[in-house]
Amino acid sequence: MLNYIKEKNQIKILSNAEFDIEQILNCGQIFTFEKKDDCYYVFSKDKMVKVFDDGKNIILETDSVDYFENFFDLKTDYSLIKADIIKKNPNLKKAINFGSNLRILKQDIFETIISFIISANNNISRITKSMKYIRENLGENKGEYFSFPKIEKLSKQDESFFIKANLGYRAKQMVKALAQIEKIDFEKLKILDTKLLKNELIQLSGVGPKVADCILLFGFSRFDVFPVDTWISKVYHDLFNTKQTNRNLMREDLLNKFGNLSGYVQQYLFFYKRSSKEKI
DNA sequence: GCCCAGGGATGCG
DNA sequence: CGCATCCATGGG
Repeated sequence: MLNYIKEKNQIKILSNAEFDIEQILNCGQIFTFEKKDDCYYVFSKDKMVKVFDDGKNIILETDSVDYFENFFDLKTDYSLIKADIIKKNPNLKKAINFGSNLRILKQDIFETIISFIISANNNISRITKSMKYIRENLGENKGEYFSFPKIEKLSKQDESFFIKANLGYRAKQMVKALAQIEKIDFEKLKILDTKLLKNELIQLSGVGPKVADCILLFGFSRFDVFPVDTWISKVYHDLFNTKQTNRNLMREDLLNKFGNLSGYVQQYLFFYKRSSKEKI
């Protein structure tokens, strides 16, 4: 279990605990953060948290302590999850030790949909820049930073705005998707089981099986999903000694193998392969 | 200058 | 169905 102390404007976590902000932010789940002078600034909705290490503790400095306690999933015991995964497949030990202090964020659903529509066939630094452009041109000025704009504001933009945000051919999809999202009641969607919910998400323009899985994992906290991108495809070839190219079949196989641990396994493998580039 | 990036939409057989 | 092709644009 993660030990931490909640105070009025900060959360303190022991420096050697299962919380590594670099791993958390660089494992490809979030594109709305900046690094400045050994501090990380993470943005979600209209909120911000500043994360740094004072030598003894990791400090999460924010006006929204409860929000980021949930956002960083501080109540979940990752040591149990990691042990379960290794028990299922000892070959994953290397990847889990590599990213042993990452955590899966509980992000805002709307922001997750937008960022992962942008993510399709794109690279992380470019996705990050597009998200920054959207915040800084449509968000509310909060002094130190800009909030992420709400659906009402985003849905009023035309294709040319998203071209300027460097979405490329995804600009058209984004305009369509925003019109669709306006009509969605997310509270009703939350009740659906993962399979039905995925079918709903795939209706959105620019959302296919992989992007839907990412939205389910990072936005809806569903762990019975296994997003398969180019990195997971590579690591799948390494792990199971196959040249399978059909990503749907890979996903089915991985889901069968890992069940409700799938979302976690996927994240350890993605981070390991993309960061180290090594064979597992 | 080339290949790749957290893939999806479309069309064709 | 499954499969091939096209899609903008910057990173490495």
